[in-house]
Amino acid sequence: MSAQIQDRPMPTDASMRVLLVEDDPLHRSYLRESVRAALPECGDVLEAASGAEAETLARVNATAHIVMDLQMQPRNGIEAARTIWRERPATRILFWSSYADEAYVRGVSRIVPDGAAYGYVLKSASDDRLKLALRSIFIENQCVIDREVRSTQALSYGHVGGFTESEYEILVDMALGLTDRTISERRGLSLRSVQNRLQQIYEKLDVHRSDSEVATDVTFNLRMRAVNTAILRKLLNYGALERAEADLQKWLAGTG
Amino acid sequence: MSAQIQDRPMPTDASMRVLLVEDDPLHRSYLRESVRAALPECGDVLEAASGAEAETLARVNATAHIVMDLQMQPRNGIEAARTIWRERPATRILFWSSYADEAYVRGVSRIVPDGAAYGYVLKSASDDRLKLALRSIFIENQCVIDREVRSTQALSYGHVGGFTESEYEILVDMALGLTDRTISERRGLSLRSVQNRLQQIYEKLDVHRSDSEVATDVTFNLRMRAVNTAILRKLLNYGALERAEADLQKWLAGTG
DNA sequence: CGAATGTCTGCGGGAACCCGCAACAGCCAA
DNA sequence: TTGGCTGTTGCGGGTTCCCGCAGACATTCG
Repeated sequence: MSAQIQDRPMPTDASMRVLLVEDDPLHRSYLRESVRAALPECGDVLEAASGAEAETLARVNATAHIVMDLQMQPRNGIEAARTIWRERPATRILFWSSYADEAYVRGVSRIVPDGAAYGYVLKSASDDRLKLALRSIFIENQCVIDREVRSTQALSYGHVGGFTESEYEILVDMALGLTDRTISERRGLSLRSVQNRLQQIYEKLDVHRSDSEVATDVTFNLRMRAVNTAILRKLLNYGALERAEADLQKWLAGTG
Repeated sequence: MSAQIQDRPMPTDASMRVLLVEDDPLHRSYLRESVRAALPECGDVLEAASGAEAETLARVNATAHIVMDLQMQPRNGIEAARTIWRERPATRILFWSSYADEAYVRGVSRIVPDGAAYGYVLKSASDDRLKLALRSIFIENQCVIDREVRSTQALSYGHVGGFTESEYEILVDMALGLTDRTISERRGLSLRSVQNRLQQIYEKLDVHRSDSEVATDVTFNLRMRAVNTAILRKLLNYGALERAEADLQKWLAGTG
């Protein structure tokens, strides 16, 4: 991390450009108004309606300030942010999403480069909070994470019911439909280690062979039951599975 | 079906009330404007921000005209519509959703009562199309299904890659984490029949033991892989799993 | 009527999975 | 140094799953 952090506002030349990435026209126009109001020093406001658009727009305009929705198609916000950050790690990105699913939070914190300023604000937040976050990130270069998001983050990394990074990795592999052995090959572990990890996952998800609440000995397929409850607890969601599937395909291609 | 359909507009008394159910304030106010513009004969516009609210509001006001979002919490649009239709089957409901997932379409068409007028319009549709749908359903008592939605519907029930109702049932049970035997008990089939159904499901989802595209003999857990691709193809989504889980808990309680 | 087709069912084997037991390595604290 | 604690690996068995095979039954068609 570089030693000195600029605590003076950036030069307020009118050349500061903000890129809005949001597929819903209603939300986009609302966002546009908020940005105009919160950042009067901002000269130009660009807009994109998908992650794919965002990548090219950010590239040709060299935008350093981005507000990004997460659920989009084609290419969701996390994928777009990953490629943008790969090209220019100093870009400041404010993620603006309807949901605080752990899958999203985990996906974001996995791709943010060291020392980069970013934020995560819910769409249900108040006008003021959004504007405050815009100024904090784009002007003060500070990270802003919504309270609700923080709480799911804490619940995740605090070892209460939380998952290790490697446990989460294996949970995802399992959800992709890989066998124990394939997981072991992919992650460089022995078969038994993978199965131990699965055991821990089952325990943390409170998944048991038979339903404890009822007297009937209804048995579950633990593998599937674990993934099911992970989805219901929003540990996994569509976006996460989509990204993981893409990674899997890449790995498969490289293993030929 | 009754013989004569009223092709004159309904009596334009100002007592016609419309209930809007939508959790996003932006979308709700947009919807309010559209309803006011499209239905000037409408006297009162009620609003609810969740399925739970919608149920009580519809009950106490005896609303016969509803516009309903699908993704809400607590109680999503499908659950709310089910209880509302159970109490007053003549209610006209226009579903207004961002997505045309097969899971949603299937969930809606499963609960609509015989002869009830309903609609399914995407939020990405134009202003005019939404207004046209509002008039068609609430005034003309006609069903209006968005083109895109229809296409997924056709793809579903046409036996190309489509699933039988019973196959879909078993796919859901599998996704819930039930074992073959438990599924057989729940659905009143033999163990082997369930396994045959699973076989058909694997085939229709194009799931095979080893990845055919690459030379490596990467093996999959077919069960999980099938559910994974079903999710990626939007045959299953969070809402569907949530509803199915509730039904499962009910069944478990009744089997004690 | 006989044959063909489709669906439901039981049987059996091979593979994968669940999981207790035990051994070993690394790390930290007493 | 010693004693936990955690993470990794092998072994072995009981269970579940995947799936080919074949028989029972109903429906349809020549």
